[in-house]
Amino acid sequence: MGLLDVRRHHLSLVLDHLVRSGPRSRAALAQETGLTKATVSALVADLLARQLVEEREPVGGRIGRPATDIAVSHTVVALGLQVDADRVAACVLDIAGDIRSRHSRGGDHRDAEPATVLELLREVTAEAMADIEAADLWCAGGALAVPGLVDETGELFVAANLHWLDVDLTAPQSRLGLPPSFPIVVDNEANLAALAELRHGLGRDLTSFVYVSGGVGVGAGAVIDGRIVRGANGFAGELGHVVVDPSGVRCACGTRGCLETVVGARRRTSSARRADALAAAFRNVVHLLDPEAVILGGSLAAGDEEIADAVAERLRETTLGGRWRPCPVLGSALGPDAALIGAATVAIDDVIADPTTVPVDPLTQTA
Amino acid sequence: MGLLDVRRHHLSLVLDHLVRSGPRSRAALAQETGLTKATVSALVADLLARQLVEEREPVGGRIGRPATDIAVSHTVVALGLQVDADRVAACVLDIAGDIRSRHSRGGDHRDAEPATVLELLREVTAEAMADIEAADLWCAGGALAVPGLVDETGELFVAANLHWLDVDLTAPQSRLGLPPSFPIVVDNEANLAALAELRHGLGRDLTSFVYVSGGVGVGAGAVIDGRIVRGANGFAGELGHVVVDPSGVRCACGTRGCLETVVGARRRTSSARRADALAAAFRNVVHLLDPEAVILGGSLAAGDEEIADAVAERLRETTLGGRWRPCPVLGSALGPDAALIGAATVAIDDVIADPTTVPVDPLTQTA
DNA sequence: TTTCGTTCGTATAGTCTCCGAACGATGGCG
DNA sequence: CGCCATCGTTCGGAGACTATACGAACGAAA
Repeated sequence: MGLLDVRRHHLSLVLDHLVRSGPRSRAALAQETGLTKATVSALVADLLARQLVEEREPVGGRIGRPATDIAVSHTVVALGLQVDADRVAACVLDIAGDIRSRHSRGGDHRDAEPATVLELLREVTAEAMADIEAADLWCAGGALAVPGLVDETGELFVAANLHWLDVDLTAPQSRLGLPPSFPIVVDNEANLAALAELRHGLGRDLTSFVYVSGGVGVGAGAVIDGRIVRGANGFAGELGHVVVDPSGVRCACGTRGCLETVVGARRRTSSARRADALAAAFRNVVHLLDPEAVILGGSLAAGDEEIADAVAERLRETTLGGRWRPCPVLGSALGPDAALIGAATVAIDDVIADPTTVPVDPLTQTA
Repeated sequence: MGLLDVRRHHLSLVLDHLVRSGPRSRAALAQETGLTKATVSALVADLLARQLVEEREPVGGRIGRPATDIAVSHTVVALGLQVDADRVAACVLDIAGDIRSRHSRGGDHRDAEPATVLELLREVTAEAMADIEAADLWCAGGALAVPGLVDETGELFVAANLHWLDVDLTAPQSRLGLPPSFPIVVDNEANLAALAELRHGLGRDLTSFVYVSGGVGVGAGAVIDGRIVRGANGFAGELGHVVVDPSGVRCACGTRGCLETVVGARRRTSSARRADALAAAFRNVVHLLDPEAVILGGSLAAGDEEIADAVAERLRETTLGGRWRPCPVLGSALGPDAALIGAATVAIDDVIADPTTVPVDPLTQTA
């Protein structure tokens, strides 16, 4: 076992390139990754054996021998789960980025017992897993998105809008009817939505941005150098509690004038005030991190285009570097399922980072 | 040439381990890096040939054959340069982290012509380079710390406390009397101070923290996963312009109530107000990034211990996660030369990241 | 003072993976 | 129908690491 497993790294490189750039011939992969055709052939053979990719029919048209494109297959999937104030949901996402199935239950979970909500989650999970079974897919694992502060073990400290405090979500497999070996992580929904934005949204072309999702609360996820910032305790991204007005109204968190008190979905505030508050909060973010862009998601994306433009203009005027390199403010194209998709993406990312975790199908394996 | 150069990576791994953990035998290195004794021997031989490390005398005492420790040598160095409102300075730092020489010129550079200040910098640079020559050291390159907004090419947009605007610092070699091939980068002084803190200060034990340096202005550098956050344009870390009091006094940057207007070194404010302002700013930082610690540097470190404690207490009370995982506030042990040391560290880091950039000494080279 | 046991560092053979070059495969084009 | 551009495979060789064995050096104990 090598300390630095070259093969593993190159398998990941090729698979990642296919996921990002679409179907490609071995020759094209060789040129684009810098590897040799011979090496790429060997790597592709390995990925084929694991059913991570599949061969397309050779397509001619150009001069020379027709190329046979290699495409990411749809047989390896991951499970995305979400608990929110008004619903629970589960989805099945494949490596290619397609949603294979989706189940949800609406409801008002504020003040509901965690056990009750988790029972609903168990139901949608079972439905999703049944779909996976029926279609004979291989599931790499999953993640659960929660609207609150969780550490990496799954200890949920507080979810203000669910009114939950100190809920133990560590090792949730049994309560979700999943096998104990099923890999599952728990993370903040804003972080996961940012991950979805990074892989499937506007973030595909960016290496550092801040995603801000509006809902009942306001959450954010920062992506720096293509990596989600989770923080020392997993608490990063609580942009909703950045103070924009020290003399403002009291927030559920205890202090006054949090961003969330102005732009939370249930607050009735004018478009102008929302833009002011967002600009004040982002001003701090831009000064601290200098991201390539700020991306508005959730209810903030659905709002008028004007808000994004107004915020961008304010940022250009009031940030130190805005005069030379203004920070663009973009609206996310991902819908309300961003966090759900992001949750599944966690496990998909694990597969792409180490394709050898997917077993080699004995039937497909070349002698 | 491999796409993934294993040898290069392992050379870096061993050298980095030696730099971080101090002198060690080959056997200890093997155990701690996970490599084999044989491999470590080969790697150490390579590092010896490049004069990056040196053998110590075998020391017994314990049972068994005495180990010969390998120590980072002092013959490979880098140049650190700094322009500030009240001085220019140059230092020579070796890989082991020792300052080999240091030269500076005091003065008041506000409103001084950039050319005049650069001439002073040329002088101290020449003195430092002469020291390198005299001691027969090998210099890997250098960096220049400036108190303002610069992009990665060296274009300085604004340095508020120098009253500089749009100064071209790209390719500064000729103006500093350095050979054109001498690798030199220009970066913000707070980012570089944070780098110094990461390598030589409290940050050695941390992977993510925010360093805040007080001076005439207030600058910050964020370290996430052991990497400095420079931002899309190199503008990250302008914590001095986070608003802590929307109705406060007007700042040099144009807006009101920036942190800098309260805690800048030339402002006369009470310890209590400073702590309040810092806590308000850090509150946003902690909510956004959830760092392992906040480190106070520059004039903020020299101030009373009380400030750090007061700020930490405020953060514990007013951050969402403070109740479960309070963010510590620490005082930096690095003195006013933090940015200068950080500048040299840039080039040192390059050497550690790829030790093959240092030529093999033909005399030392084993046949 | 001799012998044993322990630890350090080196030498050698084997394995993994990549690269380079040559070669067969395939199909457009004249 | 032959030419040729391009695709993908095969095969030998090189680089780097691992495992194992071995010599070197020294403390401890008889």
